[in-house]
Amino acid sequence: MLDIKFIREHPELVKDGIRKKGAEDNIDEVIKLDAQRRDLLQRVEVLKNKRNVVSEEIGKLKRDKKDASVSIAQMDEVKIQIKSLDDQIAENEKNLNQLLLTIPNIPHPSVPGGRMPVDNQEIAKWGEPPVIDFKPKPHWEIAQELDIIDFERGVKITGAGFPLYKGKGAQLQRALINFFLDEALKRGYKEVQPPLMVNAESATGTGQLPDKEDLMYVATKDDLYLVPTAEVPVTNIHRNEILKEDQLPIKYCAYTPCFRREAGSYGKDVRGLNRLHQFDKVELVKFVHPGLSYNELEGLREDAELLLQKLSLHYHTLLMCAGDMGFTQSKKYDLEVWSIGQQRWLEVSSISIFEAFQSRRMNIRFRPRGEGKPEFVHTLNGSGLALPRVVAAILEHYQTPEGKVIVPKVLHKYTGFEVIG
RNA sequence: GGAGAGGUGUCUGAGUGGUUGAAAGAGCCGGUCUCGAAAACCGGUGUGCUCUUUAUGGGUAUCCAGGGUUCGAAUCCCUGCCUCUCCGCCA
Repeated sequence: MLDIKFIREHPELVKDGIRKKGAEDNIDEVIKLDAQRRDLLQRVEVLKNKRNVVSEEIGKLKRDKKDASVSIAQMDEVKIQIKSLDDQIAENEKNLNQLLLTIPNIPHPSVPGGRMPVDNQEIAKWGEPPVIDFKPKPHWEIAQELDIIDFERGVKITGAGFPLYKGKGAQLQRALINFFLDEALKRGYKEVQPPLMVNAESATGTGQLPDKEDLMYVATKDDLYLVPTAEVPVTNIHRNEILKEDQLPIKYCAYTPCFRREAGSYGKDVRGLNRLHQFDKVELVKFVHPGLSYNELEGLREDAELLLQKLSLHYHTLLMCAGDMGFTQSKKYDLEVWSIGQQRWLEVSSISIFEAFQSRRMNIRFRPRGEGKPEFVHTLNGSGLALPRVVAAILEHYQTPEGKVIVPKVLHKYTGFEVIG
């Protein structure tokens, strides 16, 4: 969430930022509640001070075996007033907090305006589409012919969007996961294996709750949520902690399955591996010093891009416009890999900075060296990478006229085979 | 699943209704000493909110969380969460 003091002092700036994201702003209501809250606080604190002072006097009287009944009687009214004001404050803070949790992060000045995909800026392009003299097939045809991904049986077992990987398909997945993790380790990330279910507090911390609950699978009996991304459990590792400045930056990588309900799409968008309810991903998460966070964003983008480069896949990098960013982000890059079989770009990584938006929700701070109050860290994360569309791109990019698939060289030591089919 | 014990500051750990924001020790910061370091000694050292004449300022809250009793709660009561020990079950 945003800093209430910042909202109080820069209401127009915040309203403008929210508008750029295409969201509705209720800043006036926030400011009204905030003013009300501070007024109530002042009034109750005067009374509480009186209570403390008089109680101490009563204590002294009792110790001296003197009569304290006058002072005690005097507190009756004060007690009632405190109770009443405390109730009002609790109500006010509940409303204010609910409101603050639904206010999106505002975009960084370097983020382009606009709401539509065409407003995203292509800032880099790497590699070339493969040169082939036959008609490339989409990955779902290749996968079916090679019998490495079984969509039908996935439907039988669970439902649409839950593919069954088989044989070299399963092995390719495992190879990619290991490759991604190893590369992250080389780049200084520490590997973690987080829980795959999280509680409501964690989901609120990263911004999935309160109002994006429909994106997640919920175990209602235990009030737990299946992780939609490792971002949620990994960023929550340091919830309610004060870190030492020397510890920063903290860099984690984690492989997890991801579960997303994502209702609504159809047709070519959800064909094959394009959009799934369960998929694998290696996620990179950073906790950094606020002064360095935008440099760290570029570093994170490079970490992710390097993976596509090593796989020799053609991709481009987009700087996302304000309206195409999520609720929590202040700046975001997307990496899209070229799908030659579908003749379209597929998003395989999303690299974002949240500034203190998440850390304020989660209360993650660091203590500056020497003197100084704790400050909120900045959090970032990026996919490094999401598997299914990378698999799709590999199958299509490396297909041969005979219907086989050449495994990218960098994966050989992980797969143990060089050709599928 | 059954029985018991317990959750105090960065850590260890006192404290069972009235100068307790909280003893003591450790750690950390500053200083003295030293060529320097260690040791020793001296001083300081939580966090949130809020007010103002923004200051080595005032108030308030905070001893797992949420309620309650009381003039007054770390201390008493209730609920929840978590940890530990024993038994049972188990990959």
